[in-house]
Amino acid sequence: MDLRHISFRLLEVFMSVVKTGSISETARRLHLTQPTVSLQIKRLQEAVGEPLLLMQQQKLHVTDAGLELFKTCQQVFGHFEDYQDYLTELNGGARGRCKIAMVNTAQYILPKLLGPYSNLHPHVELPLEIGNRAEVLDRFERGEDDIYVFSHPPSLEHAQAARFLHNPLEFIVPLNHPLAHVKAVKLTDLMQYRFLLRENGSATRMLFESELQSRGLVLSDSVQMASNEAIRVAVASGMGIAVLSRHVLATDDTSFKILNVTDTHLASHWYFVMRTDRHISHAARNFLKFAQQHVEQYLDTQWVRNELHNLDLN
Amino acid sequence: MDLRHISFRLLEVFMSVVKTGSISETARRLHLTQPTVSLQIKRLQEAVGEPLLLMQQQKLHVTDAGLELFKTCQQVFGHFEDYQDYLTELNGGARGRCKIAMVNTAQYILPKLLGPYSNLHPHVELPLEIGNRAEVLDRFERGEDDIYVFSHPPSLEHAQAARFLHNPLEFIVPLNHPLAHVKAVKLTDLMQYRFLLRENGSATRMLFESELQSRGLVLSDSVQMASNEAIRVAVASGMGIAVLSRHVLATDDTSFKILNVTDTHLASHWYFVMRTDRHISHAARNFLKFAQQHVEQYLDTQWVRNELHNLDLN
DNA sequence: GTTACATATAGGTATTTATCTATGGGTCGT
DNA sequence: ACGACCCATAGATAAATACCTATATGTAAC
Repeated sequence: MDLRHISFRLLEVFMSVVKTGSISETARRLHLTQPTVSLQIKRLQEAVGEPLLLMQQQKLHVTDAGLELFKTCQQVFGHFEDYQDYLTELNGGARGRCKIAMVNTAQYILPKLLGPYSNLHPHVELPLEIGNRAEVLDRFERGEDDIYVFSHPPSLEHAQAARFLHNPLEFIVPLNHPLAHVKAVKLTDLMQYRFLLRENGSATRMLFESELQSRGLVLSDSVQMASNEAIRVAVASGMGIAVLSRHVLATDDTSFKILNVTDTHLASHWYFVMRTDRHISHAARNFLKFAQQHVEQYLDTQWVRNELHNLDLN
Repeated sequence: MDLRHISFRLLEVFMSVVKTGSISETARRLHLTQPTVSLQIKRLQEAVGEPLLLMQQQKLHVTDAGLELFKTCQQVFGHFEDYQDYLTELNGGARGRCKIAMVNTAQYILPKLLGPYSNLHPHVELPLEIGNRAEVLDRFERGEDDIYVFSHPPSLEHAQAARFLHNPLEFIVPLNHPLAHVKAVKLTDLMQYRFLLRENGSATRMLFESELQSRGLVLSDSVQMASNEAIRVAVASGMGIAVLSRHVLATDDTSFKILNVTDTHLASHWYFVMRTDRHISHAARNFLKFAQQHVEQYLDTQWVRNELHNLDLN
């Protein structure tokens, strides 16, 4: 038996012949001519090396081998139908995987979208990678994930990006800090204090430092800390002051004070980024469509900047 | 997903690529060139409408859809392997059906071959048809069976036949018959008695009547009876005398007497007949091969005339 | 920077396939 | 005996397939 050159079409035709018990009838149903079907069957028989259908007393008679092949085909098509179903679910976004890599700060906001999405599509795997900007950039370069979340998207040559959320930065000080109760301060007023900063390359730090540089300011003292959490706690306990994304700060957190810096409004935006030169899973596209429709619903409307319609999700 | 034009070869290639994780390696193993494999995969992906393999960081990475397809293929090939096994058994004669139609008298001898054969191949179905000559001839004309057993084979235009057993006819009389103890009789001596005959068309009767005709003899009285059994019993009970195949008469049956007719030796042969213009099942060919090798073993050697080697069983 | 591999693409060709139309031959019912 | 059907075969053709060689491109290792 040599199946190499047997196509599924051929098996379909064969099955139809077995079912209808007639070559002509099959030809009619499949919009073929009778000789075509006749020939197909012949080819199949040659491939199998065994008679499958015989003419006996003017009636088409299915051989034992033919019947067995028919059963086999039924099984096989069953499996492919299952696979088809699987693909449908995959395409419907109901199944599959959506790998997202995000920078540290994003972990405070993205779950608000991921939670509802995951409830809607419980069969979609959502492996999340969280790292600092450099790490996520690395993953982006290698195309390890479907979606990346940056506040400063990288070169857009092989990628498309769209923002969805405003990311205002706030200056926070300990409750007992000299400036804690000052109604309005200026950026220069802060330079004398020790700043707690994220590592180099962090988007927040980059934004802050570029602001300082453009205004010719220099920090008198700074300490580098590994995470936003660590910084927040350190500020609360009086170790220094810091610039942090608004989203990192719970609105009801009273362990520190947010300054009103009148001459400085640092802010960036959160972007969803996807590579255009890589395959993006259906689940991922589906998640972005979901986000496009629901950011306003699940994220603080005050900060939403929904430009996700700019993404080409097809 | 459009599988119509997907051949099994393509799936084989795909599976190999998934297994080896390399297009080049697959090419080497399947004695193809790398571009060929590359192209095949591309075609498959187009057919499925879904990426199956991706290049990620210089490594081939199997998509979820690809993995699922791989599993599907494994199942499918499994089914076809099962089918292959089935065919092998079928071809080996270990499975299948061997339909035999035989004339009445043959039922006394054929079981001696069928029994051992059936023990050897318990999965072979052996539907037997037993009828008078006319009925079996009818089945032969329509090609309803794989093998026919005749003592006078029909026209050989679309058939081949070979004899395997001598079929001597004997004259039997009741124990109390005037001739029962006569050492040697002649055919003419019998004409005055009532003959019990099978129906017209029976091979035994045909043979007997043609002998009578060629010698210008006529029966004075005859009664037609439906079966050899009936005739045998009727003779035993004194209803008349008869000509019967030697094989119908058990050697130890003392309820009648076999005459020694010195001037007449009626005999025919049993033939296996098969049509050459019809498909003959492997099981049937296999049975004939078996018969060819074992008639001497299972049938009374005294009567065996094994010419089955004349059959073309391929 | 060169070598060694990996994959992808372009271009070419012989073979196979999927079809068709036309035709021949058998069976059945009227 | 004549359509009406059925299947088989022959002959033709456009399309698809299965391959190849040559070449480009991108990493990894030396």
